[in-house]
Amino acid sequence: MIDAFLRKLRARDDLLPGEEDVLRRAVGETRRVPAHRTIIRAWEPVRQSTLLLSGWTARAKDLESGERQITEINLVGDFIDLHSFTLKELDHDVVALTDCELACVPHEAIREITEKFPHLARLMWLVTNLDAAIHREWMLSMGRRSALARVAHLFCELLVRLQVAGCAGEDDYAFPLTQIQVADCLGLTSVHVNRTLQELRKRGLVELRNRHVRLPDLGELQRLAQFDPGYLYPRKQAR
Amino acid sequence: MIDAFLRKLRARDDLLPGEEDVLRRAVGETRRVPAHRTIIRAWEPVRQSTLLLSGWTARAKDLESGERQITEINLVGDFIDLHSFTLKELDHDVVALTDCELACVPHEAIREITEKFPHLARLMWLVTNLDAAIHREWMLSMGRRSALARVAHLFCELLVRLQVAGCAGEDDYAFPLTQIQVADCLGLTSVHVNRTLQELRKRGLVELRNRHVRLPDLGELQRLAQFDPGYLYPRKQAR
DNA sequence: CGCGGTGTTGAGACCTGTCAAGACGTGTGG
DNA sequence: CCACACGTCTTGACAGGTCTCAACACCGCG
Repeated sequence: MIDAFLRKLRARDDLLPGEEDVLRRAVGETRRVPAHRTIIRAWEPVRQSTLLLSGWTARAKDLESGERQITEINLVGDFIDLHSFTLKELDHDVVALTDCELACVPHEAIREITEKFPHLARLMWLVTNLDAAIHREWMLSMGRRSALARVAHLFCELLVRLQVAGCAGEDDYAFPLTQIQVADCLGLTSVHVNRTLQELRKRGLVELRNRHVRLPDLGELQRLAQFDPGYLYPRKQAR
Repeated sequence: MIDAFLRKLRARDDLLPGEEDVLRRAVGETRRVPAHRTIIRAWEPVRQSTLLLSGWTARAKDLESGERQITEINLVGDFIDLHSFTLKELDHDVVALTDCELACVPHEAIREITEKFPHLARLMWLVTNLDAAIHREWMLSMGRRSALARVAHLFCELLVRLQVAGCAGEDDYAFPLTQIQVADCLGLTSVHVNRTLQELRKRGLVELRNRHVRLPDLGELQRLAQFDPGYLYPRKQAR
C-alpha cells in the first residue's frame, strides 16, 4: 500500500531495520476522493499528512483575479503535504486532478519518528527538500524557458517520476491532465498550450490522445527542454 | 553572531533549554567572500551548511544558453544551503550578491541535532520548508503576475524578511541588487525591469536610488502586487 | 582620464494572450 | 435511441506585453 513511498525512499538511501515497520504503523485510515475535489484548503490547520496511494494531485495557488498557478504535481508514492508537519497550515490548496486514494499519517506519528527514528526523519526531511528542488526547476521553466521547452520539460519530468513510481512504460504513460491544467502548471494559457502541443506533435516528439502520452523521440525532447534529471536526485546515498 | 538565525527560529516557536547552546556550538569557523563570488557550485559534494551572517546571496540556475534564473534571495539569518544536509549536493549555484560573512555548520553537527535534539531538528526542517513556500510564491509571480506586480511583490517580500532580520526600517531598506539581478529573479529582462521601475516611480510606489529603496505607499504597493505575507509563516506555534 | 559595469531610451519584432466561435466527445435525461 | 448540455479541444484574427538590438548616458574607480 505504501510501497511506492518506500520505493521512493529506498531509491535515495537504504532503510534501517525497523524503519519500514514504523512507517507502516504510522499510516492510519485510507479514503477515496473524486477528481476536482479540494483535498486540503490553504490556511486551515492540518493535523496529519497525506500519502497519495493512487491518482494525481496538484498544489495550487490562486490570485484574486482567479488565475491559478499549479506549483507541483504529486503522483503515487508522494506525500501531498508532508511539509504541513512543520508548517501546520499550507500556503496553497491541494486538489485532486483524478480520482485518488489517500492514506492519513497523523503528525503525532511523524513527531514520534523525529523523536525515535532520526535516520527515517532525515529521509522524510529529504522528501520535502525534493519537492523544493522540483519547485526550483519549475521556476527555471517559467522564468527562462519558451513555451515549447516548458511543455516538453513537463512531459520529461513526469515520465521519470512515474517510472520511479512504477507507473510508466519506457516512453509512455497515462496522462490525465486537461490542457487547462497543463497551462496552470506552466504559467501559460490553454490556447497557447494547445498550439504548443500541435507543434510538438508536428515535430514527432509527443503523441497525446485519449489521456495517454507517448514520447517517441525522448532524446530530442530532452534536448529541446534542456531536461537533466539530476534535480530529481535519483541517486542512493547515506543520509 | 547567529542571533539573526535564532530570531528567525524564535519567531516561529520558542526554543527549548539547551537548544541555543547546541546551535552556538555547532557553528564552526566564519569567513568572508566578496560580491560575485560563487560560494557553492551545483552538483559538488557538500559536507557543511552555511549560515549567512551579513550580506545577500542568491540561488541561481542557468540554462545552457546562459540565461539565469535566481530562485531565491537569502538574507542575514538565513541558511543559504540547509537543504544540502539531506540532499548532499545542490541543484543550483549559490552566489554572493554582495560582500558576505558566512559561518560553517558541519553536517555532522546537524546530524547530531537530529539524533539528540528532535525539536530543534524540526525547526531546522521547518526552515527549509519556508524556503519552499517562498519558491511557490515566486512561481505564482512568474506564472501569473504581470511584470509590474512581480517587481512590486519582490520589494514587499524583501521588506518583510529584512524587518524580521532587523535590517529594514518601517518602509525602506538597503537594496544592493542591480536591475540585471532583479530581472534574473523575476524571469524578465533588465530592460523591462528598468521600464517597470520607472512606472512604479511614476506611480509614487517606489523610490530607488543609491542602492537604497523606500516604499512610500506600502498599502497600495501590496495591493498592486497582491502581496500577503502569510506565505512567510510569521506566526509562532508549537512545532 | 579612460574604462567597465550599470542604467536609460527608442524602434521594431515576436511570443504569448485575448476574445470569440465552432467542433468534438461524453454523460445524462427523456 | 436521440437530444441536449457541458467541458474540452481547436482555430482565427487581433492585441499587447515583453524581448531584442542598439546606442548613449551615467558613475565609481583605478
